[in-house]
Amino acid sequence: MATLKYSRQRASIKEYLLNTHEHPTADTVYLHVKEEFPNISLGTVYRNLNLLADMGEAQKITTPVGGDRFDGRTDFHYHVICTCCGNVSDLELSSGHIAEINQLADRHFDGRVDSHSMIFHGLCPECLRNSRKLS
Amino acid sequence: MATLKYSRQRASIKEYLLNTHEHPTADTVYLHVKEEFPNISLGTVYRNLNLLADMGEAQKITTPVGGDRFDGRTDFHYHVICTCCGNVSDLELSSGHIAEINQLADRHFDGRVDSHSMIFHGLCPECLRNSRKLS
DNA sequence: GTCTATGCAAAGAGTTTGCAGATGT
DNA sequence: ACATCTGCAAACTCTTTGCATAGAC
Repeated sequence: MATLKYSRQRASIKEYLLNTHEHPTADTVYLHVKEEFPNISLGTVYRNLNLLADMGEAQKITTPVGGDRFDGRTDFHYHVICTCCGNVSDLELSSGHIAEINQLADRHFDGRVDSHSMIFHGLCPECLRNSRKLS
Repeated sequence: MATLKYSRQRASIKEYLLNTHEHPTADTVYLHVKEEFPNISLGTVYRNLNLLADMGEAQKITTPVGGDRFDGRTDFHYHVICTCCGNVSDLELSSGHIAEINQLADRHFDGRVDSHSMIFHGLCPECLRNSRKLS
C-alpha cells in the first residue's frame, strides 16, 4: 500500500479549503492555488482533492448543476444552494435530527437505509435580504 | 414560444419510463428505445428526456456517481442507491414528513429553505437478504 | 407550407490517467 | 536510492448543440 508523502501543493490546497467558506469547485481551487504555484496543473488539483476526500480530510459535494464542490469541514453538515446567486452555504442540524431522518426512511423501506446525502435549495441570507427590499 | 409536436420517439421514451422501475440512465433508455427505433440517436434521447423533465412528466435524478437517472413517476418521492449492487429503489415518505424536513432546515438557517433533494444510501431488499444469508 | 423533431457528428464541460521528470523521506 | 508527486497532455465520460433533412399539423 502506498505511503502518503508530503507535498507543498497538497498542503496549500488543504489550507485553502480550511480558510474559505466558498465551497469552491476544483477549478476555483486551481485558480487560487495557481497564485502560489503558477505551474500547478488542474490534474494535480483533482488528484489531491480526491486524496483529501478519500482520507476524510475534505468533503466532496455533488451538486445537480456545474461541477462538484469541495469543503474543508469534515464534520457532517448540510448545504444550501441559493437559487438566486448559486452560492453554497453551510447548514447545521443536530446529529439527533440526522439520525432521525435515516430511521424515518429505514422504517418506510423494505431494504436497509444507512445514510443520506441531502442538499437544500433556497435563498442565502444576502439574497433573502435583497428580495425583501424589492417587495 | 415553441409548440410541442408529437413524436413517436418521445412517446416511446415516455412509455418506457412509465413501465420500468429501473430508474435508467440516458444510455439505458437509448439502448431500450433503439430496439423499436434502430436509428434513434443518443442526442434525441437526451433532448426528449430533458423535455419530459422540464414539462414535469419525468424526473431527473442526480446521483453522486455515474450519469443522471430518469424516473417516469412525477410525484415527489425519494430514492435509495444500493451500496452493494448500485440499483436505485423508490422510497415514499408522507408529504408531512417532507415538509417537516424543510421546516426543520429553515429554522436552522439564516436564509430561507424552500426544498431539498435527498438520496439515501443503503441496501436494496435483495442485497439485504443476501447479506443475511452470509452471516 | 410551415415549424418542430430527428439523426448525425462535432463540440463542450468536467474529470481522470499515462508518462517522464522533479521532489520528499 | 526509492517511492511518491508533479506538470503536461491526451483520453474519457456524460451531455449538449449546429445543421440538413424528415415528419407533424
